[in-house]
Parts: sequence; structure tokens; C-alpha cells
Amino acid sequence: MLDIRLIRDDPEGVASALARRGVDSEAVLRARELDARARAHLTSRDQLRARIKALSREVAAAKRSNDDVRAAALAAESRRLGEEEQTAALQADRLHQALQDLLLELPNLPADDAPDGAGPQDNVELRRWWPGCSEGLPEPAVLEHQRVPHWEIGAALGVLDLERGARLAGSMFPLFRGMGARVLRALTSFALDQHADAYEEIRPPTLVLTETMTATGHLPKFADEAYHIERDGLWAIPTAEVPLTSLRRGEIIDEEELPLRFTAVTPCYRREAGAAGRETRGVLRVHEFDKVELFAYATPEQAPAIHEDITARAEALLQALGLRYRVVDLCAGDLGAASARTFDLEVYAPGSDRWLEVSSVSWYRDYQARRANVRYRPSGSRRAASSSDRAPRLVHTLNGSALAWPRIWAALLEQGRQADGSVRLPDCLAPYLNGELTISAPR
RNA sequence: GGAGGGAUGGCAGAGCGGACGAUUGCGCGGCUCUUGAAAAGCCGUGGGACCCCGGUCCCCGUGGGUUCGAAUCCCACUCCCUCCGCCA
Repeated sequence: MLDIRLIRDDPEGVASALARRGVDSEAVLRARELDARARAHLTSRDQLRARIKALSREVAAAKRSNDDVRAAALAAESRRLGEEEQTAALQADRLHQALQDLLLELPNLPADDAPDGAGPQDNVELRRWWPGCSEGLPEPAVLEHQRVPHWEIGAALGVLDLERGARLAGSMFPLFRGMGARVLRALTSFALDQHADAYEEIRPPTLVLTETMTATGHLPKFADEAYHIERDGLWAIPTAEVPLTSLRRGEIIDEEELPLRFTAVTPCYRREAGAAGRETRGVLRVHEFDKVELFAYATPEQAPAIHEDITARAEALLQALGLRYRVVDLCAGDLGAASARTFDLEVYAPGSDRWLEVSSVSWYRDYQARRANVRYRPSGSRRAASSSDRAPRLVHTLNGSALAWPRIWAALLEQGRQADGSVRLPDCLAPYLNGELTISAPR
């Protein structure tokens, strides 16, 4: 959610920043209008309330001095003002609600240094990595035996059974078998262990309340994308970002505690409502998948370094896995609604000759924190002279996948496929697979 | 699922229709005393909105209601605790 004060003070600035992502400036002007009208009603409501409170005190005084006539007259006057107050309050509430509804739909302002552009084609590639690149080896050519899509490799090696997955839950619910399933478990343990030095591991609920989904910006705008359990009012999370962002919802954190960093593995549920028939082969786009997430609450000053840290950690995982990847800076038009700046990590899939998004590392500034009402008390603020220096400030939130497993799984199979059809897995997984690093066809 | 008890400021814990946004204790911050610390004493110490530097309003789990006036009375809901049932 944007700061209404920013819209109040600099509507043109907000409108032009939002125009970079294709939002019509009319919405900003309407917000400013609603805000002004709501405040006018709020002021008259408060004035009426102040008058009623004063009258009530006079009623009490009159009763104490046994002046019942005067008390009755004052009470009648107060009752009359009460009706006016109700009207004003109703108006103020109505307008304020309309403003809130509008603000919940408005996306975040893109960061100044996010590149311009309207869509994915305008994203900026920042760098590439491949095994040996630091020693000056050239980007490797794709070998002929790697030109096999992962769903064929998975079926041939008996590690992926999409037909039976579909039997259980419908299409786009993958079922992994044997080494296929074990590799997912190994990846999760490996990734969590890599982050344990600085990120506290959390196992959050994966069904959450509407407020929890609203805090990250997944509701109300993207309700069609989420699985909803109507009977209990719960939503299946699309990412661990959702419960982690609400972990400290409504709290005021001491600055000394920041940054607070968390990591979590959860299943992620996505309806993929608009994606019917689009690149749905294999496990590249599925309704349920596991993902390890990195998340942080930070001060605005700490946020850029944390953004770098999460990106670096996700990259370190890809490098340990030996997977060719590139880093992309999302342009304003392709940024997620809540994000101010996002780096995507895309891994190369030789079987289909495509780059697959496996991580999205985003800086939300205070957009989510305002929705979730997560603040911090600046150090020394208790001694601060002016009240504005004493006030709690909104934290910044950041997160990134590290990483989303099905696409990594696909890349491991396609990049790791050997001439004999077996798949060679990266050494870093050895401790988690009892040293078994080859997936061979069943006898 | 059934029965009962509870929810007040960072914590503990009063208040049960009128000067209560809230007694008190602890904690925390500042000051005095002290070589320093402790002890003692004094002062201060929730969040938010509006208007603007002086005020006004809102918040005692949440949402309604009664009343001139609600932390206090009524209704619904949520969460926590205890007991029973069921259960991985």
C-alpha cells in the first residue's frame, strides 16, 4: 500500500512513477479526492464529538447539583448533536473505506533505478554464470545428449510420473518417484543448511487468513490466482513470503533487532488461472511445488545490502549446483505489483532451450509493511526531543526464492544428462543422498 | 465436539455507568547524590488520525447495541487457559 500522505503531497510524482508501470493517473487523482472529502467529514465528526463530550460532563455536573431541569435540557441537546455526529461519521467511514479499497489495488512505486520498459522483453540482463566462467572458460555449447526435455528424461528414468499425479489431483500436480523425490528432499536440506548461518528456519502454517494474504498484496487483486477454502475462510499460500511477512504483523520491533532474517520451506499453491495451455508440459508450471524462501525485515538503510545478500545467496546455490544461469533486472512494466525492484534468476534448460525463472528477489520498501503494519522503534528514539523523531517507522520487507525446486529439478536433469542417458547430480548433494549422485534407468 | 474461566499499557495487575487513556508495582529512559557503580530520591515513559505546535478525536481482544455519557451494562464473534470426548 502506498502512503496516502505521499499522494496528498505529490500526486503528480506518484502518478508519473506509476505511469512507468502502465497505471492510469486517474486512480491517483481519485485517491486524493476521496482523501480530502473523508478528512472534511472526519473533522466535522470530531468537532461534534468534542461538543457532545463537553455536554455530557455538564449533564453530570448538573445532576450533582440536583438541577434536573438543566440536566434534561443538556441531554436533549446532546442527543440532537448525536444524530448529526452519526451522519458525519457514516460519511467519513464510507469515504475512508472507498479510499482503502482503492489504495489496496494500487501497485508499488518502482524504484528509480529499476529499468524502464513495458514487459519481459525490456528486462535487462545483468550477468551470466556457468561452470568454469571465473577461470575464463567460455559459455559451454549445448551437447546433443542434453537436448532432451526433462519430462522425457524423468519418464525414462522412472523419477517422474505425471499421469498418476493427474489421476490424483488433475493436471499440473506433479508426482515425483524414487530418486526424483529424494533429490527434492536433498535440495531442501542443502538449501536450508546453507542459510542457517544468518537466517532462522521457520515452518509456518501454509493455510492462512485473508488478512495474511492481504498484507503481501496477494489479495484483493489476485484472488483468482489463489486456492481458497471457503468453509474455513482460509487461503493456501502461493509462497512462504505470505506467512513470513505477517510473522510480526502489528508489532513494533526494536531497531537493535533488525535485520530479522528468516528462511522457510513450504509447498506453494498456485491456480495459474490465466495460464491454461501455456508451457504446461512437465514441471515448469504446476499447481503445487516446494520452494525454499529467504525473507527479511530491515530498516530502510539496511535494505539494499539485504537485497544484495539474498540475491548472492540464491546465486551461490545455483553455482554450487553447477547450473548455468543469468540474472535479470526487471523493468518497471514487468515488476510484481508489490515490488519496487526485483532481480530474477533464470536457469538454462537445454532440453527446451529456454531460460527458467527459479528465483525472484524483491525489495518491497514499506509497501507490504504498511499493509501488515510492521514497524520499528529507531534506536534512541525514546530520548528524542521532537515527537516526529520518536515515532515508530515502517520496516522494509525483502524476499527471494532460494530456490523453487521443480524448475531446478528440470534443469538438473537436462543439464546433467549424460551420453548414456543417465543423469549426473552435483557433488554438493552427496551428503544428502548417501553419496548417490547418478540417476540411472531402472533395470 | 461438550462444560467452565479469562482477554486492560513492555510485563504484572486494579478499575465494574460520569474528572479513567486509565491507580499501583516491575521494567525502561533522564536527572540528583556518588571517584564510579549500587542503593535512595525526583521526573518521565503506549499507539494512531486530523489540525498544525497548541489543540481535537479514536483505541481497555474484535464487531454491534443500550445511554446525554461505556474499560465498566447487553448481544455476537475471535483467541487463550482448565476439564471431558475424539484423534496423528
